[in-house]
Amino acid sequence: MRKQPDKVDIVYVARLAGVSPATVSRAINHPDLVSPATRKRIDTAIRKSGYIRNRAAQAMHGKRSGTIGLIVPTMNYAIFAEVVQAFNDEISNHGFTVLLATHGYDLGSEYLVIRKLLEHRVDGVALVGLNHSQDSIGILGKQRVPSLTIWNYSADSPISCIGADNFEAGQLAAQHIVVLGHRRVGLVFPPTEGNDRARDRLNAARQTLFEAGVTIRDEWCGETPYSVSQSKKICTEILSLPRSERPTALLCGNDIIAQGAVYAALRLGVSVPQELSVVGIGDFAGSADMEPALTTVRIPARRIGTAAGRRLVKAITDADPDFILRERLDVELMMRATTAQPRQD
Amino acid sequence: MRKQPDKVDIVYVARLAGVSPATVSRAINHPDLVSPATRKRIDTAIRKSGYIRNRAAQAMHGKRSGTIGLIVPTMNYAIFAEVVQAFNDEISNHGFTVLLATHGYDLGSEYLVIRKLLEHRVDGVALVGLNHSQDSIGILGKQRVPSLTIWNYSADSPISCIGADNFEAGQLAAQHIVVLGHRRVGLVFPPTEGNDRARDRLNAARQTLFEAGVTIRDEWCGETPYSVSQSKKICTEILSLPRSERPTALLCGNDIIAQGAVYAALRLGVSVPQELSVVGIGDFAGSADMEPALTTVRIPARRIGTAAGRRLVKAITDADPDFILRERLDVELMMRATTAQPRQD
DNA sequence: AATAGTATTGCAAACGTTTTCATAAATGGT
DNA sequence: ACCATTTATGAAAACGTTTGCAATACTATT
Repeated sequence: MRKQPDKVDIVYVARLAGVSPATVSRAINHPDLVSPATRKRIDTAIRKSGYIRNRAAQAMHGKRSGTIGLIVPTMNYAIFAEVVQAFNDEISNHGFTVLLATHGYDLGSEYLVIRKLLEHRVDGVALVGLNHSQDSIGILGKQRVPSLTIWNYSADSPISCIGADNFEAGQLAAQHIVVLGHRRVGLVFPPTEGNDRARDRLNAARQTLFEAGVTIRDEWCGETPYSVSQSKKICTEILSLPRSERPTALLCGNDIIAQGAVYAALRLGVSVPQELSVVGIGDFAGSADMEPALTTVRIPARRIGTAAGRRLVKAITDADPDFILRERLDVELMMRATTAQPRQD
Repeated sequence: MRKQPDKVDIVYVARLAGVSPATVSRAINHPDLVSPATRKRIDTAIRKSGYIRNRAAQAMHGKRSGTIGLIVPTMNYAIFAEVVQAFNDEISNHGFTVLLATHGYDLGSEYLVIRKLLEHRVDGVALVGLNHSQDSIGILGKQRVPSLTIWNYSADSPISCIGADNFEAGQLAAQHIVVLGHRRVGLVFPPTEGNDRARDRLNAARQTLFEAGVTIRDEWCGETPYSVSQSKKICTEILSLPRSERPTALLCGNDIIAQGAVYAALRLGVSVPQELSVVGIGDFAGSADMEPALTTVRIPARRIGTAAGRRLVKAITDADPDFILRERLDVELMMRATTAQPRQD
């Protein structure tokens, strides 16, 4: 075994190859600028020494850090796992790495994690939703780092966004219920505080149902976090009303909640969809496969993640921090087995 | 509005506060070394200028980068979402940030992402499973970065590990089936190539069942990736056998597969657990809440993620790259509603 | 009031790379 | 064989921090 150098940096490699550090740097970053012969010597020197270039040092030169910050509310419940995966896949293909952070639906700590990512000199930032503190938006603008909100689309967003129109999603779900002929509908949603996705969906649902003259009684509605078990609990209460007092359909804020609703019904022996229709929003992995398969409005998570990654990479490589774009991806009603016309009696 | 400086770095802040850059640095990193008066001046200068310190520059000084690499096979299917979340929470509390990477169950690309993380000079690395290429282990050792494998425990692992004993998990699941009195058992597992978790579970199950004299017919067994729909498909085939030719129990490689099995049975009108028992491994979010609730072996994902984060941070702050520890977290059988004694006929 | 010690600050080198500029060598056209 | 390009390389400055060392200004002790 040759003696191990205590540190193997670019000058060590250079000495090994009998060239200057500058040439090594060029051989790595602009191979066409160095002669084939030396390039080869350098390559073997790199391999022999086990050299790994130091991106921190690169980044100091105003070169890119090669990282992109991704901030999601939470990784629990798998809601955002799919979009994270797609985003990661896309930017990895372009040589970037994800710097991940979560804030637990707290706008204040979102600001803090943004700062943390900026300390690492991320080349770009993606956030979830359109609801952010003034400080957060401000600091991103001031640092001039390309940023993008995902998941939600809004025509008048002050910052670039790629996502679905959650209002439309709520509308679609509600219309489906209305068209089927339901007149007694319950709404089960998460808290809308700091969650614009949920708020838009809920507003849309209320409005659509109201315009159709559909009854919404308070005792048919519930609020629950994104959790199958919590949703199951609250829906069990709703469905425990005597048959004639029950809603014939439950419109849920997302698929997790809808799954809880279906399980609650199954548990109580309320047949789905004969006695109760359930519709979700999201179309998470698993919703199509459950039994009965969940009717829901598809939010194209993968496509959102991929598109967001692509646009952010483009903004970075074009060196255009002021880019602004708003891309709206279509939502789609997935009619499956948990909805039907209300029983006539 | 005051004129915006084109770049606000530590020397800009220093000038603003009327001190030297060195003092600013100290005010940030060793506040006790600078007098209260100047500290205050510097603080306001920092706030006024909107200074954000550059960790890339810090990292160049041999200081830590403040990032920890986390490499998971995939973020799909939410399998690893929980452990990622717990890990992230833990290290965030200590000022570190997660640098995330995935390799899609491919050992070769795992090596590549390890290299990529090392270029970013991560202060530590966590990987999933014990199955890694020689190159991967080698480069981590050579770079002397604290590393840790999670999810899997093995007494003779060459590298530190924190996790559950997957062999034990398989045993527990199989024993449960045996004790209930099943004699006709099918196994539905993912491909074991490059997935030591699955391999250990499968080996344990086979061995335990064999020792109990339980029949395993090839036509009762299936291989499927981690996907509810794929699992549902293959289980539908198995369960379509005439009643007398069917297994009375299905032991599944993880909860995703088990969910598919349950849905397949529901679909075909095979009642669970009366006609068919199903047991999973993992206890993912949702398994407890589905209807019927899934009997499974709990792998404590949250605790694994938290423990891994804690130990890695400790190894980093103690500057002990050669630390080696093996921590085994207990698995536990969660008896719920998908298993019962086989029907006597 | 002189001394020793301590608290506070600044200077300058160092970290590992990239890039500009300059130089030297090679090439090509006459 | 000479000059004008072009190609290949190196020297050195720069990036934004941290830190060892030295210098200065205090404080307490005699």
